[in-house]
Amino acid sequence: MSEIAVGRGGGLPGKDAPVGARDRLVAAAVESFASKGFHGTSTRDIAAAAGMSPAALYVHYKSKEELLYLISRRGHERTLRLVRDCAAASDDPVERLLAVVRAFTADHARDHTRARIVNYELSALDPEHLREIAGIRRAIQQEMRGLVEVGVEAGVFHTSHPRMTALALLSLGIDVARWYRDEGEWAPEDIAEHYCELALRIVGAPR
Amino acid sequence: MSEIAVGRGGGLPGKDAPVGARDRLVAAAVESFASKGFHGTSTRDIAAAAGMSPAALYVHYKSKEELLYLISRRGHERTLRLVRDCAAASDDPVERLLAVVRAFTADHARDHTRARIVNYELSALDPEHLREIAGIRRAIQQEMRGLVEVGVEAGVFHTSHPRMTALALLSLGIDVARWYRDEGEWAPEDIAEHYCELALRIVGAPR
DNA sequence: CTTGTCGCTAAGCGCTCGCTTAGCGTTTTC
DNA sequence: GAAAACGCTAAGCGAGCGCTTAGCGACAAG
Repeated sequence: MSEIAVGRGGGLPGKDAPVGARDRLVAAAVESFASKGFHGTSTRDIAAAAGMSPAALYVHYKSKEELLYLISRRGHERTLRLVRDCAAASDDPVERLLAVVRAFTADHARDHTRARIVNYELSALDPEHLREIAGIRRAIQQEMRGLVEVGVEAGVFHTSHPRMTALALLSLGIDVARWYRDEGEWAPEDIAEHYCELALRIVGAPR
Repeated sequence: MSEIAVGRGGGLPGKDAPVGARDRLVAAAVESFASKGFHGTSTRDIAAAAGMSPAALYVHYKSKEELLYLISRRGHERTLRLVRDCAAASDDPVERLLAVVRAFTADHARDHTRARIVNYELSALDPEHLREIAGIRRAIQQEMRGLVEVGVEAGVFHTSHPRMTALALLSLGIDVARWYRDEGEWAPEDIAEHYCELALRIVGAPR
């Protein structure tokens, strides 16, 4: 009685505190996969955390792996969109790099739970699903590489190995999801700001 | 007949291509834990890869978790030793940083299999074992932090936030274990050399 | 030659896993 | 208002899990 229907995928009421059963299952899976890993999580764990019986999971999803795949795909698509939007927000190489690094870093801290699944549970995906996700990852890397290369060509960045430098920038942001703790002394925005400074140094932009 | 006894812990003949049963089990566990994760690996997987029956594992180790613990502890101790040795090799802050970053990075590429277990399977450890390992990790971080702080105090490094900068340096090296592929175009030494350049920029050392 | 130890295996125990089936009450459809 | 569809649960299936037990052959000590 207390929960009014919001539609099945229901994201209207804010996307936190999921109300529909489908969303509650995803939220429970995200939490569990992130802290115990895909193989360390049972379907009973997920169903219980969503307040349902073990069989309920299979009313909405066809397997545990499908849940992982959906979480992973949405997470990757979200990151690709974030990187592309930030890169498109300016014409100046420095401004673009800063926008991307700032958003990428803050996102990996704020959403470290989802980011851990995205980056560390790839091997648990079906081969076919992994191939699709690998494509999105390649696109993300390509965006970052383009960002660095354009800056180098414009004479604003200076690095002897643009591809590896771009990889290092992504790497730095991804690893935030591994070490970030909510109880830590740094807010996601603090880390993002410091990482902007590091990014400028890494690409060899004049101060 | 072809295998002569080498002693139980046997490391004399080169430490690659383990000959004793104990070592073969560890080698098989390392390979499997790294590619499928601790929970994705069964004791039967490990025993089969070591060419033995499932029960043989328990002749030498008391549980699957003990294997993980031994691998993780040795890996962490090895890294701490590596960092300390490199840091002690010189008095000049720049030289010390370069030695540590070079060795740390190359090691995480060359030994990415073990490094993946060390950095990504912590949550599968028993709480007591995890506490012990967390202590070693803290010591490693402290070494890196000291390295940066000494450089800043000497006026050779320039960074607004030494602690986060030290964390970023470690982070960069650790994440190499995630993305490094043996088939890739860069050798561990190439990556290490480029990361030395990045490290100097990150700490704000004059070129 | 006997006895004890060591490294190992065949068999299997109890349990949990991912997932299925049968069925129930509520809501929607015509 | 009957029938179909929906969201969910209780029960359970077959398989694989971590780990144990009983015992075997090779070798060493006395």
